[in-house]
Formats: sequence, C-alpha cells, structure tokens
Amino acid sequence: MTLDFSRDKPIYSQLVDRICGDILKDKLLLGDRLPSVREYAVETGVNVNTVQRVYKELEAMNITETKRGQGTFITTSEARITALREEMKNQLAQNFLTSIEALGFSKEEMLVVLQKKS
Amino acid sequence: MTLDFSRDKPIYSQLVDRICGDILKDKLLLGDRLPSVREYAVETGVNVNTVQRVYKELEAMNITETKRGQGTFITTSEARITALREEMKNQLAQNFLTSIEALGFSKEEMLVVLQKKS
DNA sequence: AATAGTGTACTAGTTAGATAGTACACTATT
DNA sequence: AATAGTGTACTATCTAACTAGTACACTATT
Repeated sequence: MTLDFSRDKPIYSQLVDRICGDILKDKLLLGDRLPSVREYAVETGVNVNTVQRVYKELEAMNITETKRGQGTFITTSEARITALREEMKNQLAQNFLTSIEALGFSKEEMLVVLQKKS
Repeated sequence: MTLDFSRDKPIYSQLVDRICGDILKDKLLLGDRLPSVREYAVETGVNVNTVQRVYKELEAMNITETKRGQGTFITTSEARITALREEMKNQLAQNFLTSIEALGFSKEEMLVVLQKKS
C-alpha cells in the first residue's frame, strides 16, 4: 500500500478518517479485527507509534475495542456506528458552511458548483 | 483583535484565508493597503515573522504587490480577483467532494443536510 | 514450558511551524 | 540631514508530530 498523506493535517488524524471511512463504507464490519499495529505500520508506511496513536484515538471515540494480546476490533454496537455516521455527516456539513462563510460565498452559489462537478 | 486560531492548520495559512475572504467580501478593495507587518502582528496577536510569511504567500499568489518602504497593497487587477474567486470556489467544492468520497457518503445525502442546516 | 503475536510504554532524535530578537535597505516626511 | 515607518533577512529557541528503537505485559498456540 504505502499511502501518500496530505501535509496540512497530522498523519494519525488522516488514518483515523480513513478507518472511519472504511467503516461507513462497510469495508470494515462490526466486530472485524484491525491489522496489528506492526502490520498496519508496514502497510501504510508509517511508524508503529503513529499507528498506536491512531488506535488510541479510535478507542477514545468508542468505535473500537482493544484486547491486550489479541488485537483491536471494531465495536459490535450497531448504534454507535449509526451515531458515528450522523456525527461525521454533520461535522462535514458544518465545516463546509463555515468555510463558505469565511470566504464570503453564499450557500446557494456553492450548491450550483456542487451540482455541476459530479 | 487577537484572533483565535484552529490548531489543525498553520496560522499563516489561516491568515491567508482570512485576507482572501476579506477581499472576496469587499472588506478589502482593489489597491487597498494592508497593515504593516508589525501592525498586523500586534492586531492578530502573532509574531512578525508569521505575518511576513503571510504577505509572502499572498504576493506569490499575485493578489498583493509589495513596495519596499511603502507597504503591501491589494492588486489593482480586477481580473486577478475574479479569477481568485473562481479558484477558491472550485477548490472549496472539490475538497468537500473529496471528503464526502473518503467517508463514503453520497453527494445527494450531503446536499439534504446542507439544505436543512444554515 | 516455550514461542510467536498481540497492545503498551518508554527514551531519543528529527522536522516544520511559530516565537523572539536584531539588523539592514528603502521610502516619505520633516 | 535626520527621523520614522516600510519590507526583508538573519539567528536562536520552543513545541508538536513523526520517526526510531527497545522493552514489557498479556494471550493463544504448540
């Protein structure tokens, strides 16, 4: 794999987003086991410590559970995932609106652009 | 003033965005003079070097012109500003769509959320 | 019991962004 | 000529994120 990361955001944060995305896209299912920190570090071309930070964040968000000696697993709580989906959708929309506001565009003109772009 | 900055993006970058926003919102007009680096540093509660970085970026984007000993001025090119507006609008839309894609949402469901919010 | 594979916890070093301070070159005003 | 206000260019220091390496505790398998 060896991903390429944006420079304007911490890598651990981008990896958290990536995993959340995989969950929301059902590439990762309830109860699935994530790769070990060492495996995932190799896969993504990142240091073990960075992956550890990622798993820590995910656990703090209550979307994974880690079992010492066994691995890190996606939560089995359907409700938590549903809530996550709503949270992220709202966050995304809110950030977008904030940016629009900051740059002095109107929501309407941005919607027009979005329609065109695919 | 003394702004509060987001931690997930360089301050100089946030200030560039801010000034671009002020231009697009006609708070800053063609030919207007920006505060001196020292003034703006005090206003925003930031170091002089950071402001210098901001003005350097703006000049590299061709939206300001600096005259040594006189100050930094918004370009007098109407065309450049118009182009800037389109660039930023497109960039914003593109980033939004990329995030949507990464998190596995559809454009349509996000548009629904956007309609509701604001 | 031994081993391999987990997560976890350290210490140390690197880099980019930001801060702090100083100095210099240019321009306009007095 | 003197002065004040510009942008510009340094050097030095600090912090967060990342990298690098090592060690330890727990679990499952053999």
